[in-house]
Amino acid sequence: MARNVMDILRERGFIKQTIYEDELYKKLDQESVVFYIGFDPTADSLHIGHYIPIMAMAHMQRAGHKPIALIGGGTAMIGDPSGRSDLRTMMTKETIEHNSNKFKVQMQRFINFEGENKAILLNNADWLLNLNYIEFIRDIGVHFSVNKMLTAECFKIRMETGLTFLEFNYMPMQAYDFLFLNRNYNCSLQLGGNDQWSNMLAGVDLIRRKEQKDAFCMTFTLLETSEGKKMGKTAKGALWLDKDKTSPYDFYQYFRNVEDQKVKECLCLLTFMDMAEINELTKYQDERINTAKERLAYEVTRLVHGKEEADKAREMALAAFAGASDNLPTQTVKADLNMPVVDIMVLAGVADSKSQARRLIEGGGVSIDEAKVESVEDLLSKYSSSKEFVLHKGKKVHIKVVLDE
RNA sequence: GGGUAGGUUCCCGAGCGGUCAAAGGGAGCAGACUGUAAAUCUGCCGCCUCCGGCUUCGGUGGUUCGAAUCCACCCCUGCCCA
Repeated sequence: MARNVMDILRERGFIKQTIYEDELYKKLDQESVVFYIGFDPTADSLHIGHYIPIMAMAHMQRAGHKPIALIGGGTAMIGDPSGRSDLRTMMTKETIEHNSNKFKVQMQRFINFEGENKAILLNNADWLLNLNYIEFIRDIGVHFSVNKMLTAECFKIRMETGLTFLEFNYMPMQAYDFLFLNRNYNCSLQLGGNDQWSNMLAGVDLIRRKEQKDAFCMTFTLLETSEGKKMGKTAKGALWLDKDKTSPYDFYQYFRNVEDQKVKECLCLLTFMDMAEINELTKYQDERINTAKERLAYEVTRLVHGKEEADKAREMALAAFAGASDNLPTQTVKADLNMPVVDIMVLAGVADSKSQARRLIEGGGVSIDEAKVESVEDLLSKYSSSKEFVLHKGKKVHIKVVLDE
């Protein structure tokens, strides 16, 4: 085995907290460790928030360790109280199943589900759903001190706003997952986001008590904007890894537009690029940092959507920001030249409603080809006499519109 | 179960019979400045057939010329007591 993964993860800035750090380091040096990360199947696609854990999994796998991606089909029926101020909506079995299948497809780009230390995908519904209540509280429940649980960060916040017994059970359940995986798959390490820390500790504790075996956990940093907000929020909601939910172009643009200060962090966490190369790319503080942004956007898009889509996205970006209109994202719209610009904007998806389109025009943010749209009343024919034209919204949205009458 | 404080537009949070589509902040979008960055300043920020109209303030029914604001019942949440 080459370098210890922990060194790699540390160097790239993944690690936030680790339990028994030195012991874990040694263990990772000596053997192929089975580890797991849990994913809540709350949507039918992974989003950028899952990206870091997945990258970490990939790094781990490359270093010879064995990943288990655990879909929280059972725990999703309860809802994790950590980091939420409200009760999560419960989900049906069918949607959970559907979602986890989608997850697997997306994960395949990063981790291998075949080969020597292949990853496996499990669903905790398979064991949690059959649990017998009395047995569970006798076997597992005894090991949990309510007093201690209440001091956990994830419950503390909820003590203010209200916490149901249902949610209170999330921690023991997740701990039980770890125990189950430890017993059946020899899994001894759990990774995850920092919001999972208390849940993970609970699992480590439980394994030590029930099995008298060592178990470990480690959490990762969260990508945040410089203001401390979770990164990955866009106008349309989360930044999804599914190309039908977030187009590769929008995905590309998101990273093309990250703040200067975050470029390096993103490169380290979200790509496999060599550290030396990253350092070289990010050594400038002025507009030359844009080169790094382009690279970042391209690399990340390529990892998520493949080379072809990444190339396309890059070309579109070039077209949109460097003039040419050939490679622009194109929208075919059922309309004719005599329609008001406002309607075209809605049809082309540039505005959510006519009112919004009107406001954009009033604010001077809309132009067609090179002419600014002056009035809300204007018809398309005033600006274009052809069935193809470029519609600009602000500085960043440029779409080629083709009329289909 | 009893007492008590609440449920307001994407989020936080004012409003407490007309002047309320509803203060303020955040997020978001657009304009200026720039480097497709940040910061800053400005405008917009329920929907429409847009000088007007329509639908919103937990739900349902009332009172009133008129309700987010008053009344009744119901649902949900916090806190205190059991």
